[in-house]
Amino acid sequence: MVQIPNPPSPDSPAPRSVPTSADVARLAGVSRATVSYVLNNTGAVRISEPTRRRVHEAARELGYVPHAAARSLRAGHSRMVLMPTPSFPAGPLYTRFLGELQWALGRLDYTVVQYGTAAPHEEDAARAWAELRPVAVLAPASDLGPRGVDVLKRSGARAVLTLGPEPVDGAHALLTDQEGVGRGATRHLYDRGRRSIGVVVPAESGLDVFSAPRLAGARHAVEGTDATVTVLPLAYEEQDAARLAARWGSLGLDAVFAYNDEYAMLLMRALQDEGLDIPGDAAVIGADDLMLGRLLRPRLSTVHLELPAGRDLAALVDRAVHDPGAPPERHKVLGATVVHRESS
Amino acid sequence: MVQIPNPPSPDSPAPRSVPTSADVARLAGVSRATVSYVLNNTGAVRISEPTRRRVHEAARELGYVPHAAARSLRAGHSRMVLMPTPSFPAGPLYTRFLGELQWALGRLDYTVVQYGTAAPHEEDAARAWAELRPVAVLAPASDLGPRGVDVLKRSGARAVLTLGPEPVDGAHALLTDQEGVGRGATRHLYDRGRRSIGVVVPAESGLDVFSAPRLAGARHAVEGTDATVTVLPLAYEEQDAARLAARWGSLGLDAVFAYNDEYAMLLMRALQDEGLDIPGDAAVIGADDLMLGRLLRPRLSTVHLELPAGRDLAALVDRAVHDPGAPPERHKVLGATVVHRESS
DNA sequence: TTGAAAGCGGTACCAA
DNA sequence: TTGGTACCGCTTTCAA
Repeated sequence: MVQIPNPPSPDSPAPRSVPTSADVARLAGVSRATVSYVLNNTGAVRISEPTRRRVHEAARELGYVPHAAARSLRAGHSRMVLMPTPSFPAGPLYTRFLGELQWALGRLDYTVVQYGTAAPHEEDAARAWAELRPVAVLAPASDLGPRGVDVLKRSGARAVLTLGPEPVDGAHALLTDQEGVGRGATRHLYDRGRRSIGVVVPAESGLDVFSAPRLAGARHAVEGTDATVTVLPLAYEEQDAARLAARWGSLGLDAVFAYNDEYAMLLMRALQDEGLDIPGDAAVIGADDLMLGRLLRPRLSTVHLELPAGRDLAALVDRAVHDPGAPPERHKVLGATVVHRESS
Repeated sequence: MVQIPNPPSPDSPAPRSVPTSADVARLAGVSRATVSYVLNNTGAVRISEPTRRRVHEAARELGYVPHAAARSLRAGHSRMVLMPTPSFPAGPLYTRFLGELQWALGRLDYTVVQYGTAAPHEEDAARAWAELRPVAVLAPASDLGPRGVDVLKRSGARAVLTLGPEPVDGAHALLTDQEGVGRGATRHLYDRGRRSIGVVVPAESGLDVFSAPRLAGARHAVEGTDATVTVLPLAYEEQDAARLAARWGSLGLDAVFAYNDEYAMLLMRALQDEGLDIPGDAAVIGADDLMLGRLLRPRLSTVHLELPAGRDLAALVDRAVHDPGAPPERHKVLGATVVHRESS
């Protein structure tokens, strides 16, 4: 069956069908094989210079672009690294990290794809990702159970890496020690003499992945001491912060770990508006070490987070891809350091 | 050539090759066609209940996941909407917008994919995207010239939408009126009696896409008046802000449009540290209407940006896909409103 | 140096 | 109700 080249439409700009390598071959007067050889610069086969030129010329003229799906179907594998689009509002920290990682993976000739449609159920998500047959998957541990890892591996993913506080069976783990953040912050407050410590837990959904372990770390830090930890739910709104500040006196707290710098700014402002002295009446510490903390007065104490360099992580992915049989590795990827400023 | 099913490795867990629909068919004792019918719930074909059960059972047992590339190769089209990963550090505004859009497109059964490897040259980028044969592409106008649009369309993209201040030939345009932001902010300062207006231009690369039109808008706002606009390059560092603040007196300015709220916070802090009164000595206005502006003292004036609802934009994409022949539409997608607070 | 042809994994037409 | 089969676009072996 011959494909109809151009539906006879005298006046409308003929909606050319997408050119294939066969079209290029036809126009150049060679076979499809030759086209493939030329365009992929196959080393093992020598093509004469005039032929090469003709093929390139034809490809350019037709605006030929190879079909990635067909290629990887034939090849039996792709170079796609899949990451789900984060479900939480990514801060500057994570954004920069992601950018670096993508760049580094690009250098290793991987194509990074962020898959952006959240599935309701965890295993469905894994199946949806698996349909794309990525060579590697890097996902939050919270989005991927052991079943999900299995689905991906059975569909040919040579490396599955999870990012989160706990490892997932069968996958390489990048352990983000969020507990350490809460522990460090709280221990710092304790060391500064505080004993009644509030811990902000954002009301916004999606953040519990971070806030839960941070809270757990805080609790852990005061275990066996005379200090107490009080949970302070807080929505990221001025009103809610004002409400919390208004009943501050009745809470009997002398310090607060405010989840991160942004929530810290919100709460600190509300406390100051209530006439409280920071750190006199209440010590405040945030986390993430954002610029804004340095700009506040008093300057905001915080927990600085050291994310792994994109290059290193890209190299890890590459190694994992090359050796799919290797036992899952575990890497700590969150260096947490308390930065003491003026607010605590 | 028969594929070797299981490399003889007596002790290691046999690395099964990826199951295909043929494997499912074999196990269920039916043909590949039947498998396809059952798993896709093809309406036109009735399959007996026992057979359906056997097929589903076999698929489950093998952990079968269909191969998206093979499917879309056969179908001749995909439901993939491709967006390049933004090259600038996406703020909370853009992040939320993106999330909404992805969700809305997901509801329309599109798969959103963020392509995350920047190509050096613009047309190369378009070609790289075109290899994936997305049904629609949504990209910053700065990443996509008319040639790029053409490449995409010739490779079967049914809709190409650009996001930026200027339309791109052949593509639907979502016009982000960044000029309007600068114009609004500057006109506001002018209306408040200011005549020597500084405009911050971030030193960080990648932001010029926004800063250039914002500056142009500022210039436009004072055209034909007795006011002047002075460009103030500023890196997002305390030091650089301090430097700028130190020579503030010599600049003879009485107001500044600080690019956005974050740069405004940085600069305002530096000016205050220099002992200047805001807005007495210098009026300050930011943009983006972030939470932090409301928390500053004095409260930061800003320009509120109204991004289009994800639902509406998703609907627009869907319409464009359904009618690829339609002439390019243009939509203004940035409602800019000055929010007057205390800093100006 | 070039061409013919098989086959990657699905889908859908046609026949049984 | 089910099976056989052609075909989507590309790569690669084998022959010429």
